[in-house]
Order: sequence, then structure tokens, then C-alpha cells
Amino acid sequence: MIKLNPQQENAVNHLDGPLLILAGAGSGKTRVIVNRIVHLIRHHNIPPRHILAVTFTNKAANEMKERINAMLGFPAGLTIGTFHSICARLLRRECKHVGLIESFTIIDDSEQIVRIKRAITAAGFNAANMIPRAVLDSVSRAKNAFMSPDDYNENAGFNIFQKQVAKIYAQYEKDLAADYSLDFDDLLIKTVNLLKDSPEITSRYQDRFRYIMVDEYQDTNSAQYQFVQLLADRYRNIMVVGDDDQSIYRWRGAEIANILNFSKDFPGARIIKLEQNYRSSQAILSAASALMKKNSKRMEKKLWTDRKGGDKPTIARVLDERAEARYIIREIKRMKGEEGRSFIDFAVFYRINAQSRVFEEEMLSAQLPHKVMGNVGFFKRKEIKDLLAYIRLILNPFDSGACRRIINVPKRGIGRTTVQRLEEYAESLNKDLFSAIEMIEETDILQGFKQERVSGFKLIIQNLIRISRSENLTKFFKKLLELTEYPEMYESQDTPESVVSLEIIQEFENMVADYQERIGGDIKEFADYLSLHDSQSESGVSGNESVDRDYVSLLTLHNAKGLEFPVVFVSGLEEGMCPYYRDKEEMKLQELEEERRLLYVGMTRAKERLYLCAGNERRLHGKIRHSRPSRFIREIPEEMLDVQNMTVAAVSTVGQQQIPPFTDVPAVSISHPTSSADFKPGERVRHHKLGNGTVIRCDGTGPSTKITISFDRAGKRKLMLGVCRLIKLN
DNA sequence: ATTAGCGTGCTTTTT
DNA sequence: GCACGCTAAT
Repeated sequence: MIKLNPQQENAVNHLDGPLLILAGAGSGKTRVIVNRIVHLIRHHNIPPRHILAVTFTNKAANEMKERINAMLGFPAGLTIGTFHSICARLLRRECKHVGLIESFTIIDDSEQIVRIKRAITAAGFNAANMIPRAVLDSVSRAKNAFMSPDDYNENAGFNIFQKQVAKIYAQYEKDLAADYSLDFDDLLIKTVNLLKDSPEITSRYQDRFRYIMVDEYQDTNSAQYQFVQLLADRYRNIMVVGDDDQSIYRWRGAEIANILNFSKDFPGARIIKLEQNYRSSQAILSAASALMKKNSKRMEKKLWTDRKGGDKPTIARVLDERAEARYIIREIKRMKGEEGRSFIDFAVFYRINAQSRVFEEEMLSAQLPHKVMGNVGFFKRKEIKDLLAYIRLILNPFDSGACRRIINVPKRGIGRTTVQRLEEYAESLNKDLFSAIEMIEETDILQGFKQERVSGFKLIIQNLIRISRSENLTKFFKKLLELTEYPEMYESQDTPESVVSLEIIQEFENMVADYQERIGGDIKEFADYLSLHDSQSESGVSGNESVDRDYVSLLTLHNAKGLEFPVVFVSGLEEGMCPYYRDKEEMKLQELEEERRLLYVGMTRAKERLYLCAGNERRLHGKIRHSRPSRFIREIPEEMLDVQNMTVAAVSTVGQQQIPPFTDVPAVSISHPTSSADFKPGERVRHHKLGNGTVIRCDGTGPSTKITISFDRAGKRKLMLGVCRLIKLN
């Protein structure tokens, strides 16, 4: 291992008092945090229980924990976690002080949307006229500004939308409280409110966490900021690490001012700048720094590296997005051949997710192994949400949202009208939905037949509640699947979709087993793990991709933060795409600067080679638009760049040879109705999830054609041609 | 209770 | 260009 540089050393040796570490890209900040924690424990005999390390992602937290434990040689027993998981744990412990039950539910953003929609209707508005997302964003902003619905209402003045939001906000909060449910914002806000209101509790935690470390401090929002301030108030042993140049979540409430004002908040704070970059070549670093100089309001940093020289970043002018993808593919293949690189050395970044499609299609047909990173697909699946709703209801029977979701899934003959009656009954009792269900036998609001159905559901849940108290996680989950008969509803179908659903359920079961093995069999902890899940982690990816370790990574610029690759391609460097805007006139300086930081983050991920691609035209929202190169390219001095014009060459030379011309690459289902004639028995095909296979038979014509394929790894499958995106192989 | 047919409206998303 | 959500029809 390399020796720490003097600045890193200073940071690691710092003992007491506030410290701000301005850690430039690739300057080894995680290393500093890890080493300092180990140093505190080993050399200053600080008991690990007095140390708190806060991160933004589970991935970062786990990585840190592992590195610390490895260095110490034993599990350190300090507190490391995300803001949200730390607050959740604190709130469960202190639940009685905040009017919660210990097993309160944590809801994710998709559930938030469901709740907002309900609140819109319940508040007396027409759901069709309001965009739930917009309402939710306003509510979230209000909450994070510690504004109550009443505050918000007064503040709204004559703004009709805001007046409406105030009512919806009130309704939303009322519903959540009734369910003992907290959204992500609540985890932070309720914790801060608890600490603000209760000096004794605050004192306890201040005394517990005497050494506090916060990673990615530039991304903290106001609640996170206050949380840190409150905890650090007594001992002032607070170290924050961050880089104002890498602040890319302003639109989510992150306040760059938190890091800029650190020395004002903690007078006498020591500032250490980590400016030596261990990642990128000088050529890449110079270009990135030149770009960043165009931003105002930043803390001056002079990143440097001793890896002099290196290839200048390539500016690749291409015809359009498809030429861009092919150019990138060609370059990857060339470098793999000429320089002996692996696919895993390459990454393609894009501004918006929609851009990934062309790369997926072209890489599929070019047979280039690739993986779209940061997909939360698994947790968005209906099956996962349903099963999680069961778990939530069982752990917290007050959770009417969860109850509503699964009361008739699978179908139990409890239809809309029956649920309506139950809701009204619950309302009249001033109780939650499941309590009403438990009392249904004492009334005659339902016909005997319907009442039996509801009682059946009640018994399932009551049984599972009992089982959850006596059995461990895997046994409980097995019983859950058995008693709810959830898998049966797909087993009885045998459609391509139902096969996928069963796979998802299987994947969930694997996850349960894996969790129990790795962490333990506590059901409540598992539920938290699911609710505060990490979309970046490997688990939950269905299919066989994980078997193949060598692939090109495809990801958004946002998802690229914290990662590094030997070769990076940044795509779509065009005005409107990067910087992204709909209306150039409406874009504010702050937004432009954040877009610039976003590109800076992308550029500084590259270790050896960097490509910035710009197309002459691009298809966006179904329309082809002529595009101009991004202003960001012009902001980098031309002598720092290697400008290549591929607008002519890309089509003629690349198109024909290695990569089949576009017309021969039907991403079949996507636009044209396909006839069975396109696929004949014996032909080799590729499916994006299931891998390669051989066509066995093909029945019918048009998009509803059923095609049977024997997959090399996934076995024999029946698929609907219209929905499965098959690619012919030769 | 399901489903086809249309209309709309599009960033980024650590938790 | 595609997905999602609502409406209307069975």
C-alpha cells in the first residue's frame, strides 16, 4: 500500500475539533476516513462505540465498514450507516417519544406517489388535473423546510396550486400518521425534531457519538445538516469530507452552502485540502479542471497528479446517436484488441436514461457484453412490492396502505366495493383498515359470503403475524408464500410474463436466504434493509448477467459518482442534452453550473482515456433534432483536446464491416409487427435477459406470435414475439 | 372486472 | 417512441 501523502496524514492524525476535508476527485478520501477511524481506535484508544460515520449510500457504508474491520483485524463495532438507516434505528429506539410504534413502516417513493394520489382525491380534488409527482415534490420541499401544512397554506398566499398542495399535504400527513408510516424525508425530519425538542435525548446521543464523520458533505440537505449540527454541538469533534465541485444533487434539496459555510458554522475549523489525484492522467485532469474553472462560487483547488502526460481527451464528432454507439463499440473492440483491455475497463456515461436504449441495442447486435448499471428494476416489480406489502402489514398491522395493496392479491373475492365498505367501517370506528377487518364478524355490513372472504384474509395475516414472532426469516417467508398462495397465481397461468414473475419471486427467496446467511434471521431488520435498499448493490439482478463478470458498464452521469474506469466515454455532449435543458432561456445559472459539475464528475472518472462524443443530430422524444456541440466542449481549451470528426467516416467504414448495418439489426418487437417468418426453428437468437438460445418453434403471425426457444442457460421458454425483443444471431 | 384504445408528456434519483 | 394513465366498452 502507498504511503499517505502529507495532507492525508494530517487529516488522519487530526484528533479533536472541527475539520473540513476538501477532497478533490480521486484524492483518496475514503482512505482518509478509514485510516482516521482506525487511528482513533488504535492510537487514541477511542472506544468504537463513540464513533459515528455517516454516508449517503449503503454501498459506501459497507465498503467503509469492511475496510475498517480488515485493517483492525476484528469487527470494530462503531456506528456506520446512511443518514436514513441511522435515523431509522434511532427513531425505532425512541419511538415512544415521537408518537410512533416501534415497528413503524418505511415507505419508498413509489408508495409516496400512491399516497399522494389518494390524498389528492381525499382532499377533494380531481386526480386527473394534478400531477402527483409535482405535488409530491412540493410537499417534500415543504417538509424539508420544516413547514407544517398550516405554514405552507399561509405561505401560499393567492397561489392556487400551493393552496391545493397545502390541503393535500395535510391529508397526506394525516394518512401516514394513521398508518404509522414514515417516508424517507420523515426519517430525517422526525429525528431532527426529536433532537430539537428533547435536550435529554440529544444529550445522550451527543455523549454517545463523540467523534462524527460525514462523507459527501456537499450533498447534505437541510435536515441532514441540522442532524449533524445537533449531534456535534457538544464535543465539536466533527469531520466532514466533500467536494463542492462534485455537488450534483441540488435539485434534490442538497445545499452546497452547507460545505461552503462549514467554517462559519464551526468557528476555528481546520481545513485540509486533498489535491493530489491518484486516478487520472494529467491530460484528463487538465481538461476537467479547465472546465470547472468556468464555475463561479467554488472553493479554489489545484488538483495535480504525478502521472504526467497521457492521451488528450478525444472529442468525437458523430452523425447521430446510432453512429455514436457504433463508434464507441468500434473503439472498445479496437482497444480491447490492441491494448489487451477487458470489457470491464470501459464505461459509457449518458445524461438521461433514455439514451441507454441505443447502446443496449447496438451492443446486443454487436455481441458486446454490457450491463446497464443502477437499474432499480427489481424493486419496482409488482411482485416485490406485493410481497413487501405483506411483510409490512404483518410487522405493522396499522399500515392500511400495505393492507389495501394486497387485500385482494391474489384474488380472494374481495372487490372494490367490499374494500370500500371496509374503509367506511374503519372510518366510522376511527380505526385502521386491518382493525376493521378483525372486527368484521361483529357487524353485518357485509353479506355472509363476502364476510367469509374477509375473514379468510384476516386469518392468513393473523397466522403470519404469529409465525413472524416465533420463526426466523427464511421459515417465515416460506410460510408467507404458502399461506398467501401468492406464487400459485402465477403458476396457474403459464404465460411468458408469469414465468418471469415466478423468477422474480424465486429471486426474492434467494435474497431472503442470502440475507439470513450473511446478516441474520431478524425479520424486522430485513424489512428495513428492503425499505432502505441499495439500488447499486448487486443483489436483485435477475437473469444470468452476474455470471459474466466481463462487461462494458452503461450508466448515467449521476450514477458514475464515486466510480472509476480506465476508459470512459461520455455520450451526447450536445446543447440541450449536456447541459440538459428544455428551454435554454429558462435555464438558471445555478442549473447550468450543476450541469457543468455533472460533466466534471463524469470526466474525472476516467483513469487513462476519455472520450467526449457529440452528434450532429439526435432523436429525442421521437423527433429528430439538429444539435450543436455542447458549450462545455468549447470551454475546454482546444489544445488540451484531440478533435476527431467521425461524421463521414463512421457511416461508411464502420457501418459495413464488423457491425451489421442498421437495417439488418431489427430490434424486432420495437417498432415493426414481426411475422413468424423472421424466426425459423434452428436459428440462434439472443434475449436481453435470458441470453442466447435456439428457436424451437414459432406459432402464428404478428406481434402475438408465440415463439419457443431453448435457451443455453435458462432452459426452454415460451415467449411472446411482440414483447420480448429478440435479436437474431449468426 | 378486465382490456383496448387513445392522449399526454417526458431529467438527473445516493435513501 | 414509449410508457403510463385514464376512459369507455364488454
